[in-house]
Amino acid sequence: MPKTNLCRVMEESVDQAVEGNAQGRIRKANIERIMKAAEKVFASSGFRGSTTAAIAAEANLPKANIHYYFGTKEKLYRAVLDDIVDLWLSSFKGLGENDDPAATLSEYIRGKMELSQRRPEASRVFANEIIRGAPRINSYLSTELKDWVEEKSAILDKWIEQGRMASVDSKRLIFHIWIMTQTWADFEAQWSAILGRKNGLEPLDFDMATNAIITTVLRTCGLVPLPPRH
Amino acid sequence: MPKTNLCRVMEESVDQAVEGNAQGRIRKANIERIMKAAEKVFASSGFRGSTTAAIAAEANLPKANIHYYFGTKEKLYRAVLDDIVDLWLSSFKGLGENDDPAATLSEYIRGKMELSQRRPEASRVFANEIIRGAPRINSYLSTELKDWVEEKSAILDKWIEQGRMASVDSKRLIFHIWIMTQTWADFEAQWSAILGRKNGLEPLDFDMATNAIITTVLRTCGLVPLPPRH
DNA sequence: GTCTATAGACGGATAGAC
DNA sequence: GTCTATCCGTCTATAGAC
Repeated sequence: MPKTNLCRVMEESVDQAVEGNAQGRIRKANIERIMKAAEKVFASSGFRGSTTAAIAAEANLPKANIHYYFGTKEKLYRAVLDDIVDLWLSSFKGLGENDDPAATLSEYIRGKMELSQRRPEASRVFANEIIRGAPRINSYLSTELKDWVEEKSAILDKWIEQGRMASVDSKRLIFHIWIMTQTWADFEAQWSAILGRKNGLEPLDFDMATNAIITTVLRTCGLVPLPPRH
Repeated sequence: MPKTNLCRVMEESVDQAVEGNAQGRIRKANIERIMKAAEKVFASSGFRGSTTAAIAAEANLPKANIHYYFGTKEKLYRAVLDDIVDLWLSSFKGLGENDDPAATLSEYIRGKMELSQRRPEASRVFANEIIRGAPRINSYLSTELKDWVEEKSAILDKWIEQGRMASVDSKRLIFHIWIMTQTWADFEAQWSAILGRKNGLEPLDFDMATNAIITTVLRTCGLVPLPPRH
């Protein structure tokens, strides 16, 4: 299991929180509550627009506790970002060289869509950071994520060379899969307004989107027969 | 020509600024400078993260002038948003019923990509507003934009019915075109980090992206022959 | 119409009681 | 470990001189 940020925060104060202690349990529970609340508030207001008071209210804790556990708002934000990076990296398992292209791509898309549906706030915090120019996660983007893309696009290129799928721009294909899936979390407000959903997107919307994305990707890769015309 | 927001701001103070006057010209030039600066600052810092001082500095004007021309930061922000909405709507001309599907879709994609390349800040201001839940533009999304999508997806459906293109989920196809093109403005920081571009995306990156998007859309619509395998 | 100087509100952070 | 009260910097907005 990857070392999550929660673990890191816990470790920093290991002297105060021995596993199993009443204090340790309270500490852990409060840190989790604060980070969950912070993710929600940061997603809807951005870093600068979020106030520690709003996060405290969302977590049902007094404002001073935020500073007691995390020191500064900046440190809390970085803790939330780190957790999201861990979540992202854990979703990157798929795409092995010997897998079946169509099944692997479909499964990868399904996994990304489930993440958009289950953790939309995490996606929005991340998206916001990137729009701002990714000041705090640039090193992650240009190392781990860059390496992952190069590794996986090489696999796609190999599949193409072996005639197992049609010729495509493999990196751009990966980028397209990411944004088509993440947009259902990031831009939910836009899609639900256009689709006329008064109470946000429904599970059916995610199913239809998943199918549309899989269709687009498989047709792009020539992994399904040319669709019939009327 | 559509009534731009700049026009609206001008009209509000028509008593002070008769066309042709020295005052009128200064006023117009200053409003344009402020709005251009504001778009840049809002794009990189969000509404809350942007200060009127930063906008004034970017526009090379004293801070008080911002308030003199726009009253409040909120009003300036709405003026910038309105201008972007005008820009978006003007990019929505294409897609007529009697056009050629492949040519029309390609041209539409090219136009959207040019907009991403030419006005990335505008795109980012808009994206930021949507991530926040689109509080200020919800009415625009659920009326004009919704109507546009319904009109254009009906045309796509007609093309499908007439056997001029393969069966696709027409609304999702439009959404996919939007995000695949806009992401090159909104998430530029991510893509340039992954592609290893130290100084941001290059014109070639936009060309490659344009080609990849056109390929994806045309293959999805069955408008190009199934690509050859090795 | 322009700009300096400042009022006034807000929010991050902390001291210190419990 | 918890929470109230408060400090102090920052930012929006405006008054008033030019």
